[in-house]
Amino acid sequence: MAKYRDLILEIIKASSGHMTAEAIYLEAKKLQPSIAVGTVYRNLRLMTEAGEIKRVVMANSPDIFDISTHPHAHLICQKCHTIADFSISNLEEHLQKLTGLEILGYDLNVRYICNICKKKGIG
Amino acid sequence: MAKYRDLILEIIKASSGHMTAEAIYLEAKKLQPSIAVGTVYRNLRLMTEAGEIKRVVMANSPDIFDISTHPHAHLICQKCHTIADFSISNLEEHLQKLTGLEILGYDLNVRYICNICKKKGIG
DNA sequence: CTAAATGCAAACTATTTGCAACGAT
DNA sequence: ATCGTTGCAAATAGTTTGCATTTAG
Repeated sequence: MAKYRDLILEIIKASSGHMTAEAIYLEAKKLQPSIAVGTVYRNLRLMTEAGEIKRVVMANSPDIFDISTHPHAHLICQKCHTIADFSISNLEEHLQKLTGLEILGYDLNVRYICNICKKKGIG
Repeated sequence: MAKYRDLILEIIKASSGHMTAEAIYLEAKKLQPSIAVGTVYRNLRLMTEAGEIKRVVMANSPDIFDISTHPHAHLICQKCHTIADFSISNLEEHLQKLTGLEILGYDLNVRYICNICKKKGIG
Protein backbone atom coordinates (compact mmCIF):
# COMPACT_ATOMS: atom_id res chain seq x y z
CA MET A 1 0.00 0.00 0.00
CA ALA A 2 0.94 3.65 -0.35
CA LYS A 3 2.44 2.51 -3.61
CA TYR A 4 2.65 5.97 -5.07
CA ARG A 5 3.48 8.05 -2.00
CA ASP A 6 7.18 7.50 -2.23
CA LEU A 7 7.18 7.98 -5.97
CA ILE A 8 5.49 11.36 -5.57
CA LEU A 9 7.84 12.39 -2.80
CA GLU A 10 10.85 11.44 -4.91
CA ILE A 11 9.52 13.36 -7.89
CA ILE A 12 9.08 16.53 -5.86
CA LYS A 13 12.47 16.11 -4.29
CA ALA A 14 14.10 15.61 -7.68
CA SER A 15 12.62 18.92 -8.82
CA SER A 16 13.25 22.33 -7.31
CA GLY A 17 11.04 21.19 -4.45
CA HIS A 18 7.92 22.93 -5.75
CA MET A 19 5.60 21.34 -8.28
CA THR A 20 2.03 21.59 -9.46
CA ALA A 21 -0.16 18.50 -9.26
CA GLU A 22 -0.19 18.32 -13.02
CA ALA A 23 3.59 18.42 -13.32
CA ILE A 24 3.86 15.66 -10.73
CA TYR A 25 1.31 13.60 -12.61
CA LEU A 26 3.20 13.97 -15.87
CA GLU A 27 6.47 12.95 -14.24
CA ALA A 28 4.86 10.02 -12.47
CA LYS A 29 3.31 8.85 -15.71
CA LYS A 30 6.76 8.52 -17.25
CA LEU A 31 7.70 5.97 -14.62
CA GLN A 32 4.28 4.40 -14.00
CA PRO A 33 2.27 4.93 -17.18
CA SER A 34 -0.92 3.50 -15.71
CA ILE A 35 -1.18 6.08 -12.94
CA ALA A 36 -4.35 8.21 -12.94
CA VAL A 37 -4.64 11.92 -12.18
CA GLY A 38 -7.11 11.19 -9.43
CA THR A 39 -4.55 9.04 -7.69
CA VAL A 40 -2.00 11.83 -7.75
CA TYR A 41 -4.47 14.35 -6.35
CA ARG A 42 -5.67 11.88 -3.76
CA ASN A 43 -2.17 11.13 -2.57
CA LEU A 44 -1.16 14.78 -2.57
CA ARG A 45 -4.15 15.59 -0.43
CA LEU A 46 -3.45 12.77 2.01
CA MET A 47 0.22 13.65 2.21
CA THR A 48 -0.66 17.28 2.83
CA GLU A 49 -3.08 16.36 5.58
CA ALA A 50 -0.45 14.09 7.11
CA GLY A 51 1.98 17.01 7.09
CA GLU A 52 4.47 15.26 4.81
CA ILE A 53 4.32 18.05 2.24
CA LYS A 54 2.83 21.51 2.12
CA ARG A 55 0.26 22.96 -0.25
CA VAL A 56 1.00 26.47 -1.40
CA VAL A 57 -1.97 28.45 -2.64
CA MET A 58 -1.23 31.37 -4.92
CA ALA A 59 -3.10 33.85 -7.08
CA ASN A 60 -3.38 33.13 -10.79
CA SER A 61 -1.84 29.70 -10.83
CA PRO A 62 -2.62 26.21 -9.65
CA ASP A 63 -1.60 25.06 -6.21
CA ILE A 64 1.99 24.06 -5.67
CA PHE A 65 3.23 21.25 -3.46
CA ASP A 66 6.29 22.00 -1.43
CA ILE A 67 8.68 19.40 -0.14
CA SER A 68 9.73 21.48 2.85
CA THR A 69 7.22 21.68 5.64
CA HIS A 70 9.05 23.88 8.11
CA PRO A 71 7.84 27.50 8.29
CA HIS A 72 9.28 29.62 5.51
CA ALA A 73 8.27 32.26 3.02
CA HIS A 74 7.99 32.07 -0.76
CA LEU A 75 9.33 34.46 -3.32
CA ILE A 76 7.00 34.29 -6.28
CA CYS A 77 7.88 35.73 -9.64
CA GLN A 78 4.83 37.51 -11.03
CA LYS A 79 5.74 36.65 -14.59
CA CYS A 80 6.89 33.04 -14.67
CA HIS A 81 5.37 32.01 -11.31
CA THR A 82 8.58 30.32 -10.27
CA ILE A 83 8.91 29.86 -6.54
CA ALA A 84 11.95 30.29 -4.35
CA ASP A 85 12.09 29.59 -0.65
CA PHE A 86 13.52 31.87 1.93
CA SER A 87 13.27 31.84 5.66
CA ILE A 88 12.70 34.64 8.09
CA SER A 89 13.98 33.76 11.49
CA ASN A 90 11.49 33.93 14.33
CA LEU A 91 8.64 35.26 12.22
CA GLU A 92 6.18 32.95 13.91
CA GLU A 93 7.24 34.05 17.38
CA HIS A 94 7.18 37.63 16.20
CA LEU A 95 3.60 37.28 14.93
CA GLN A 96 2.63 35.61 18.16
CA LYS A 97 3.92 38.54 20.18
CA LEU A 98 2.41 41.14 17.86
CA THR A 99 -1.07 39.67 17.92
CA GLY A 100 -1.13 38.11 21.36
CA LEU A 101 -2.77 35.09 19.74
CA GLU A 102 -1.91 31.46 19.52
CA ILE A 103 -0.62 31.22 15.95
CA LEU A 104 -0.97 27.92 14.09
CA GLY A 105 1.23 28.93 11.19
CA TYR A 106 1.50 31.40 8.36
CA ASP A 107 1.62 31.63 4.60
CA LEU A 108 3.82 34.39 3.29
CA ASN A 109 4.10 34.92 -0.44
CA VAL A 110 6.33 37.76 -1.56
CA ARG A 111 5.75 39.10 -5.06
CA TYR A 112 8.61 40.17 -7.25
CA ILE A 113 10.05 39.76 -10.74
CA CYS A 114 12.89 37.27 -10.97
CA ASN A 115 16.10 38.17 -12.73
CA ILE A 116 15.44 35.98 -15.74
CA CYS A 117 12.10 37.65 -16.39
CA LYS A 118 13.58 41.06 -15.73
CA LYS A 119 16.16 40.53 -18.46
CA LYS A 120 13.45 39.50 -20.87
CA GLY A 121 12.02 42.98 -20.35
CA ILE A 122 8.43 44.15 -20.39
CA GLY A 123 6.02 42.00 -22.35
CA MET B 1 -21.44 53.13 -17.15
CA ALA B 2 -19.74 51.35 -14.27
CA LYS B 3 -23.26 50.99 -12.99
CA TYR B 4 -22.41 48.31 -10.46
CA ARG B 5 -18.93 49.33 -9.34
CA ASP B 6 -20.12 51.69 -6.67
CA LEU B 7 -22.79 49.28 -5.52
CA ILE B 8 -20.18 46.55 -5.05
CA LEU B 9 -17.82 48.89 -3.24
CA GLU B 10 -20.58 50.02 -0.91
CA ILE B 11 -21.57 46.44 -0.17
CA ILE B 12 -18.04 45.48 0.77
CA LYS B 13 -17.67 48.61 2.88
CA ALA B 14 -20.92 47.91 4.67
CA SER B 15 -19.62 44.47 5.62
CA SER B 16 -16.57 43.71 7.69
CA GLY B 17 -14.56 44.70 4.64
CA HIS B 18 -13.99 41.13 3.45
CA MET B 19 -16.49 39.27 1.31
CA THR B 20 -16.62 36.37 -1.10
CA ALA B 21 -17.87 37.02 -4.62
CA GLU B 22 -20.93 34.98 -3.87
CA ALA B 23 -21.81 36.93 -0.74
CA ILE B 24 -21.42 40.17 -2.68
CA TYR B 25 -23.65 38.82 -5.42
CA LEU B 26 -26.35 37.86 -2.93
CA GLU B 27 -26.27 41.29 -1.30
CA ALA B 28 -26.29 43.06 -4.65
CA LYS B 29 -29.26 40.99 -5.77
CA LYS B 30 -31.30 42.33 -2.87
CA LEU B 31 -30.89 45.84 -4.20
CA GLN B 32 -30.71 45.10 -7.92
CA PRO B 33 -32.52 41.81 -8.47
CA SER B 34 -31.62 41.61 -12.14
CA ILE B 35 -27.87 41.56 -11.55
CA ALA B 36 -26.06 38.47 -12.84
CA VAL B 37 -23.23 36.57 -11.15
CA GLY B 38 -21.02 37.10 -14.18
CA THR B 39 -21.37 40.83 -13.79
CA VAL B 40 -20.25 40.66 -10.18
CA TYR B 41 -17.21 38.55 -11.02
CA ARG B 42 -16.38 40.76 -14.00
CA ASN B 43 -16.52 43.93 -11.93
CA LEU B 44 -14.57 42.40 -9.07
CA ARG B 45 -11.86 41.39 -11.49
CA LEU B 46 -11.73 44.83 -13.11
CA MET B 47 -11.73 46.57 -9.74
CA THR B 48 -8.95 44.31 -8.53
CA GLU B 49 -6.88 45.00 -11.62
CA ALA B 50 -7.48 48.71 -11.17
CA GLY B 51 -6.23 48.42 -7.60
CA GLU B 52 -9.51 49.58 -6.08
CA ILE B 53 -9.88 46.43 -4.03
CA LYS B 54 -7.67 43.46 -3.23
CA ARG B 55 -8.23 39.79 -3.90
CA VAL B 56 -7.21 37.53 -1.06
CA VAL B 57 -6.49 33.94 -2.02
CA MET B 58 -6.74 31.36 0.73
CA ALA B 59 -6.64 27.62 1.15
CA ASN B 60 -9.94 25.75 1.40
CA SER B 61 -12.25 28.64 0.69
CA PRO B 62 -13.22 30.88 -2.18
CA ASP B 63 -11.37 34.11 -2.79
CA ILE B 64 -12.18 37.08 -0.63
CA PHE B 65 -12.31 40.69 -1.74
CA ASP B 66 -10.82 43.18 0.63
CA ILE B 67 -11.76 46.84 0.76
CA SER B 68 -8.38 47.90 2.05
CA THR B 69 -5.59 47.90 -0.48
CA HIS B 70 -2.69 49.09 1.63
CA PRO B 71 -0.21 46.38 2.67
CA HIS B 72 -1.43 44.40 5.65
CA ALA B 73 -1.66 40.86 6.93
CA HIS B 74 -4.71 38.68 7.49
CA LEU B 75 -5.58 36.63 10.50
CA ILE B 76 -7.60 33.70 9.25
CA CYS B 77 -9.58 31.47 11.56
CA GLN B 78 -9.10 27.88 10.48
CA LYS B 79 -12.59 26.91 11.56
CA CYS B 80 -14.96 29.65 10.44
CA HIS B 81 -12.64 31.25 7.88
CA THR B 82 -13.38 34.68 9.21
CA ILE B 83 -10.75 37.25 8.33
CA ALA B 84 -9.32 40.01 10.46
CA ASP B 85 -6.83 42.60 9.30
CA PHE B 86 -3.72 43.55 11.13
CA SER B 87 -0.74 45.54 10.03
CA ILE B 88 2.92 44.94 10.60
CA SER B 89 4.86 48.11 10.31
CA ASN B 90 7.68 48.17 7.78
CA LEU B 91 7.29 44.54 6.76
CA GLU B 92 7.72 45.40 3.11
CA GLU B 93 10.93 47.33 3.75
CA HIS B 94 12.09 44.54 6.00
CA LEU B 95 11.53 41.94 3.29
CA GLN B 96 13.30 44.17 0.82
CA LYS B 97 16.37 44.36 3.02
CA LEU B 98 16.32 40.66 3.84
CA THR B 99 16.14 39.52 0.25
CA GLY B 100 17.95 42.34 -1.50
CA LEU B 101 15.20 42.22 -4.12
CA GLU B 102 12.75 44.71 -5.43
CA ILE B 103 9.56 43.61 -3.72
CA LEU B 104 6.22 44.26 -5.40
CA GLY B 105 4.14 43.31 -2.41
CA TYR B 106 3.29 40.44 -0.16
CA ASP B 107 0.43 38.24 0.95
CA LEU B 108 0.61 37.17 4.55
CA ASN B 109 -2.08 34.93 5.96
CA VAL B 110 -1.73 33.95 9.58
CA ARG B 111 -3.61 30.86 10.69
CA TYR B 112 -5.24 30.67 14.09
CA ILE B 113 -8.51 29.79 15.83
CA CYS B 114 -10.65 32.77 16.71
CA ASN B 115 -12.10 33.13 20.17
CA ILE B 116 -15.65 32.34 19.11
CA CYS B 117 -14.59 29.03 17.57
CA LYS B 118 -12.33 28.29 20.51
CA LYS B 119 -15.28 28.57 22.89
CA LYS B 120 -17.30 26.22 20.74
CA GLY B 121 -14.60 23.66 21.46
CA ILE B 122 -13.31 20.85 19.33
CA GLY B 123 -15.67 19.61 16.72
C1' DC C 1 -10.00 -13.04 3.00
C1' DT C 2 -9.73 -8.30 3.99
C1' DA C 3 -8.74 -3.60 3.83
C1' DA C 4 -6.44 -0.19 1.64
C1' DA C 5 -5.23 1.80 -2.83
C1' DT C 6 -6.24 2.46 -7.66
C1' DG C 7 -8.29 3.76 -12.46
C1' DC C 8 -11.83 5.76 -14.54
C1' DA C 9 -15.23 8.91 -15.32
C1' DA C 10 -18.46 11.85 -13.62
C1' DA C 11 -19.27 15.61 -10.50
C1' DC C 12 -18.20 19.71 -8.40
C1' DT C 13 -16.66 24.59 -7.18
C1' DA C 14 -15.19 28.81 -8.35
C1' DT C 15 -14.52 31.66 -11.97
C1' DT C 16 -14.20 33.29 -16.75
C1' DT C 17 -15.87 34.17 -21.34
C1' DG C 18 -18.62 34.75 -25.89
C1' DC C 19 -22.29 36.90 -27.59
C1' DA C 20 -26.38 39.25 -28.46
C1' DA C 21 -28.99 42.89 -26.36
C1' DC C 22 -29.07 47.16 -23.70
C1' DG C 23 -28.08 51.97 -22.28
C1' DA C 24 -26.08 56.25 -22.02
C1' DT C 25 -24.17 59.71 -24.47
C1' DA D 1 -24.25 55.56 -34.15
C1' DT D 2 -21.02 54.16 -30.73
C1' DC D 3 -18.85 51.90 -27.14
C1' DG D 4 -18.78 50.24 -22.68
C1' DT D 5 -21.73 47.30 -19.76
C1' DT D 6 -24.91 43.77 -18.90
C1' DG D 7 -27.57 39.08 -18.58
C1' DC D 8 -27.39 34.67 -19.80
C1' DA D 9 -25.55 30.41 -20.59
C1' DA D 10 -21.89 27.73 -21.83
C1' DA D 11 -17.07 26.87 -21.08
C1' DT D 12 -13.08 26.40 -18.40
C1' DA D 13 -9.60 25.08 -14.77
C1' DG D 14 -8.47 22.69 -10.99
C1' DT D 15 -9.69 19.37 -7.94
C1' DT D 16 -12.58 15.92 -5.64
C1' DT D 17 -15.44 11.86 -5.36
C1' DG D 18 -18.17 7.30 -6.10
C1' DC D 19 -17.69 2.96 -7.38
C1' DA D 20 -16.18 -1.30 -9.23
C1' DT D 21 -11.71 -3.45 -9.55
C1' DT D 22 -7.08 -4.51 -8.26
C1' DT D 23 -3.38 -5.30 -5.10
C1' DA D 24 -0.73 -6.57 -1.02
C1' DG D 25 -0.48 -8.76 3.08
